[in-house]
Amino acid sequence: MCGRYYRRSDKQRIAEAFRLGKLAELPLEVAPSFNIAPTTMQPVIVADRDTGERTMRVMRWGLIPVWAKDPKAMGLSTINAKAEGLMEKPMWRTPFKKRRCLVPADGFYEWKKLDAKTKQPYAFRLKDNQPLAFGGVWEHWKALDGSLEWDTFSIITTEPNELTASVHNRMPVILKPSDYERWLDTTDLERPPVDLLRPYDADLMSAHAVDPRVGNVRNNEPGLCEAFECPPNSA
DNA sequence: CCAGACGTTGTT
DNA sequence: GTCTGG
DNA sequence: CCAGACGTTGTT
DNA sequence: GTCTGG
Repeated sequence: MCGRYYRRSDKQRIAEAFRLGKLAELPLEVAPSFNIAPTTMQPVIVADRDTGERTMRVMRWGLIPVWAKDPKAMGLSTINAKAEGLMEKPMWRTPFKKRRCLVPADGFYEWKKLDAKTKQPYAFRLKDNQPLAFGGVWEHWKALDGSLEWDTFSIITTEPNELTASVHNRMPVILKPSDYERWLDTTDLERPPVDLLRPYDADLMSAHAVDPRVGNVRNNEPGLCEAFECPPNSA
């Protein structure tokens, strides 16, 4: 799973990390966020199908299928797409072949269930503290009456690596910079990059417990993704 | 052919 | 839109 | 993903 | 318990 993540990069830094041209033409302002939740508007990277030029676009997290009449109908079930079913399931097949994107981030949060009442959030990121990219797919949705139009995206999940498995049973697909080009190139519909749908190398990642205040989406400060000393048990 | 479903995660 | 089931 | 709300009627 | 909002 991947239901919350963080991104330290602003628009300028995203443009550098993903080698975007024409920074001035990029949409809106993009501020860092340390508590990114589903249904919010977030920057993603796509490539022009003809020229291959990379651009940033702002989309809603939580993919709405083209056929959905009610944008709320899918609920939370489309914030993630299981890598195992991308080529088989009708809902994901076309987006995966024709509309892949990179989701700029620095890391993600997972909650570990300690007991029936207690859970502890953890932050995961790269050991070298570099920005990273989740593998994503996107879709364009338009209301039947044409009153609403949205681009929406979903983050692909896969089996956990050794590090994330200690907290949860899924993790987002993370792509290496050397794979960005092939991921974004959607011209070859016969050979989508299924080989990139695998857990990231656990040795290159770090994990640490963070402040449980990250659970509330209203909290959003840099400290949320930093290591947090749990208060000693008073028992 | 048409009708109907189409999704993930976690929890029970 | 696209796939499955009947 | 988690947090927080979840309701009606009448009066101001 | 279940739905909505972020």
